[in-house]
Amino acid sequence: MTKVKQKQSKRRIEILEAVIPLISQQSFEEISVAEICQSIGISIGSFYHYFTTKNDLLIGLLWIIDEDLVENTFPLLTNKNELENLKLFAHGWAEHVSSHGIERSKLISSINPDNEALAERDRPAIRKLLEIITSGQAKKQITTEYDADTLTDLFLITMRGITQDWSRRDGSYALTERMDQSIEILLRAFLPAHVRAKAKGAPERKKTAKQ
Amino acid sequence: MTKVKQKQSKRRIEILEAVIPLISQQSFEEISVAEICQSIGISIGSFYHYFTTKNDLLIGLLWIIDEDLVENTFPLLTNKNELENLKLFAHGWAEHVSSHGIERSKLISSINPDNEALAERDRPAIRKLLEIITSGQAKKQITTEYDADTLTDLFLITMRGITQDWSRRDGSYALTERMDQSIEILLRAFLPAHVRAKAKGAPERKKTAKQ
Amino acid sequence: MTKVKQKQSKRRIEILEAVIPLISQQSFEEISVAEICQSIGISIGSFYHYFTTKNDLLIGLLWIIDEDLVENTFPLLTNKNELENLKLFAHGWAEHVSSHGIERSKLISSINPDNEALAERDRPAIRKLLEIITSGQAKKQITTEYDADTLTDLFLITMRGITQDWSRRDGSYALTERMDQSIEILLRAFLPAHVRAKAKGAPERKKTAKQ
Amino acid sequence: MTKVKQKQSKRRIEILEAVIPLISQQSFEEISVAEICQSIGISIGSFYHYFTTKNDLLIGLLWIIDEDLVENTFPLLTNKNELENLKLFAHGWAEHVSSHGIERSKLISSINPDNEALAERDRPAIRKLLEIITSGQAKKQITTEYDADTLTDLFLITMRGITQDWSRRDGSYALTERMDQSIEILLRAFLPAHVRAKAKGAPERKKTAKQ
DNA sequence: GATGAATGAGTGTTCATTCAT
DNA sequence: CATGAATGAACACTCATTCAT
Repeated sequence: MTKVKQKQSKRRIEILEAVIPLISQQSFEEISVAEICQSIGISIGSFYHYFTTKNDLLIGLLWIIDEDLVENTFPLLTNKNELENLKLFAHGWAEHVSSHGIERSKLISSINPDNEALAERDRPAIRKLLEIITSGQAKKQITTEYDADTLTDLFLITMRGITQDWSRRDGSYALTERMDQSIEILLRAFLPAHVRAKAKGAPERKKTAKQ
Repeated sequence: MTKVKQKQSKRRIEILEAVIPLISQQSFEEISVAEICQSIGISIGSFYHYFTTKNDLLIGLLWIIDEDLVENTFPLLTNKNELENLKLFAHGWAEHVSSHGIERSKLISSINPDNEALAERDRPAIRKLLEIITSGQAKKQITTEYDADTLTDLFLITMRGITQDWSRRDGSYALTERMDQSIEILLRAFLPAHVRAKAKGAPERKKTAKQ
Repeated sequence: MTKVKQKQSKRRIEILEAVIPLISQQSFEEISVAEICQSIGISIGSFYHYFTTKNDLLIGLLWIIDEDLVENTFPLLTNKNELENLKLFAHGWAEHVSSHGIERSKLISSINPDNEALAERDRPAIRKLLEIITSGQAKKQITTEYDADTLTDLFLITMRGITQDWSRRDGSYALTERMDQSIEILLRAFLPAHVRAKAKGAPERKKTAKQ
Repeated sequence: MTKVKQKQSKRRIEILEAVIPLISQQSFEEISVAEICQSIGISIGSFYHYFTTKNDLLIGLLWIIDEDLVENTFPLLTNKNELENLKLFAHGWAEHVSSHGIERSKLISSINPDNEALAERDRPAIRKLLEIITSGQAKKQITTEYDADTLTDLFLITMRGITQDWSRRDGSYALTERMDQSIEILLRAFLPAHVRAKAKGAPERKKTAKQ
C-alpha cells in the first residue's frame, strides 16, 4: 500500500478522479486511452507520463474507489452488536456500489487476476470484516462452529455475488434492498446455536426486491 | 430453444467441442477467430460457415456447456431430503465447473447481458433449484419465512459467488470442498424454525478449504 | 451476339430474370453471389453451373435488359419526321430506365470497360439512332453540317448524361419529363439552317422538371 | 466548407497529393488502404490519424481536385461574349480532366450520392456556369426561351456525359477536341431566335474526333 | 513536464470460387 | 444437373504504446 501510495502524485489523482465518471457508461475495456485523454483534456503523452500502462490506470482507479468505500463505510461500524455491524457493512457496500453506476461495479468485478495489486484490493474490507466477525464470536453473538476466516469469506463472497447479479442485470433492481434482505437471511446461518433456538426469523414473509 | 437446436448441425457441434479445450488456456476474448481456426484445423471461411459471428460461437459454447451440466447433475437429485438435493446440486455444479478449467468458468461468468441467449442460460438450473426448494418447503424441510424465489436466488448467487472467487484466484484451492462447506453453512439459514432449535451445526470445527 | 445467344439456355434466362428484381434496391456489387442464390432459391453450385463468374452474370443481365429496350422502344419509331423519332427514342429510353429502378440504371452505367461484351452493349441503340439521323439528314429534317456519327454520339451522350444525373440524384425527379425537355432543346441544334430561321423555339417558357 | 478547410492540415494535404497519382492506375475502390500507405510511405496508423475513414480520403481528394479546376479555369472566363466563355469553360474542364488521367476522371464521376460532401462537389462549377448563362441571356447572346437553370443543367450534363464517354472508352480519343466540337453543336441550341436565323453553322464538315 | 504524430500487428468479417459427392 | 461445405486472401479499421520535440 505504501508503495502504491508513493506513486499517487497530486496530478495523478486529479486524472484518476476525472476518469472515474467516464466509466459510468462504457466499460473500461471499451474506452480507449485516446478517448480518455480527449475526454479529460490531457494529451496522450501526459497520460503515459503518469501511468505506465492502461492497466496501471485500472489499478489506480480501483485504489481510489476503495479508498472511498473505506472512508465512507468503516466509520459507521460502531455498533455493539456485531451482527448489526455486518448488516451495516453490507448496506454501505451496496450503497457505495449502486451510487457509482453499473459500469464501475463491473470494473470492480472484472479483475484481471494476473495483477497482484488487484488481488490485494479487497484486503482492507477483508480485514475489517474479520475484525467484526472475530469480535462477534468473542461476544457470543456469532457462531463459533466455524472459524472467523471461513465466515468472513462466505460473507464477502455473498456480498460480491449479489453485487454481480445486480450488474449482470444492468442494475434493474434496487441493490441496497436486495442486499439487506439477502444478508438478513445469510446471517441466520451466523447465529450461535443457543440464539438460533429462540430466533423468530423474519417478522413477515417478504417478496424479493428484485422483480 | 428449438431454433437454436436446429442450428446445431453435427459439424457445428464438432467444432464447438474442439474449441472448448482452447478456452481452458486463454479467455474467450483473448483468443482470435484466426487462432481458433488454426488450432482446430479449419479455415476461417469454414468457421463463418457454421457461426455467423464470434459471439455466435460463444452462445454455442455456453449451450453445450449447459447441456453437460444438466445431463450430469440433474439425474442425481433424487433424494427425499431436499436439503440434501441442494447440497448435491451445489456439489455437482462445483465438480462440473472445476473439471472444465478456470477459463471455461470465467467464460460462463463473463456474461454479456445484451445477449438474450446468454441471459437465458441459467434457466434450467434456476427452474430445477426452484423445484427443489418449493418441494422442500412443502415437506417442511426448508423455512417458509422467505418465499422460494428469494431463497433460490440467494442459493444461486452464493454458488456463483463461490465459483467466481475460485476463478478469480485462478483455481488455487479445491472448489468442491469449498463449495460443500459454504453451502453447508448457508443451508443453516434455510432451516425452518422448529428444526433450527435442534440442529447441532457442524460436528467439528473445520478450517476453510481455501489456503 | 450470336455467341452470347448460344449461351442463353432456358434455365439461364430464368435465373437472369429472377435476379433482375434483386438489383432494384442494392447495387450489383453490394449483393453477393450467396445472397443472390438464396434469394432466387438455387444453390451456389447451380449458379456456377450457368455462370462462369459473377461478372458473367452481369453481362447476362445487361443483355436481357437491352433486349427489353429494343423490343419495347424500336417498334414505335415509325414517324415520318425523324426528329419526332429521336424524341420518341429518348422518351422510350427514359421510360425504360425509370420503370426499372435506380439501381438497375446504375448497373447499366457502371460499365466495366475491360469487358468487351459490355462495351458492345449500346450497339443496337447506336445503330438505330444512326439510321434515324441518317434518314433525317436525307429528308433534310436534320442538319448536314455535322455528319451522322457525330450527331448520333452527341445524342447518345446527352441521353446517358441525363440518365446518370437522375440516378446520381437517386431518382428524385421525373426522368421522362426531364428527358423530353432536354432533348427538345438539344434538337434545336440538330435543325438544318433553313429550318432554324423559321423555328419559334419552345412555345412557352418552361421550368425544368427537376426541382 | 470552413470546417473542411480547417481539417486540411499541411501533412494531410501532402498525403492527399501523394495519393493522387495512385488513382491514375487503379480505381479508388480497387486500391486498399494498406496499398496506399505502402505506396506513399506512411503507416496505416498514420493514415487513420489524418483520415477518419477511407471515404474521408475520397472527400479530401475531390476537394483538392476541385480546387485545381477552379484555380486554373475560372480566371480565364473573361470574354465579353458569354458563349465564348461557355466554350472556354468546357475546354478548361476537358483539359483539366484529361491532364489528370482516366482513373481520376472516373473518381470524380463515381459519386456516392449518400455523401453530402460529394453532392456539393459541383457547386462552384454550377454557380459559375449559371453566372455566365444568366449574363449571356441579359446580353441577348443566349436564348431566353428556357431559363438559365435549365440551360445550365443541360450544359453541365452534356459536359459530364462527354467526359464519362471518354473515360468509359479508356481515354482512347482526344477529349478536348471532342468536347470542343460537341459543345459547339450544343451551343447552336443556345442561340436566341434572331441570331439563329443568321448563323452559318460550322464552316466545314467535320469528322468526330473520336475514331 | 507536456505534446501528439507515428507505429503496425492485430481484429472480426466477407466473398467469389472450387470441387467432392 | 445439382449441391453446399470448404477455402483463404483480402478488407477497413483499432489502439496501446513510443519518442522526438
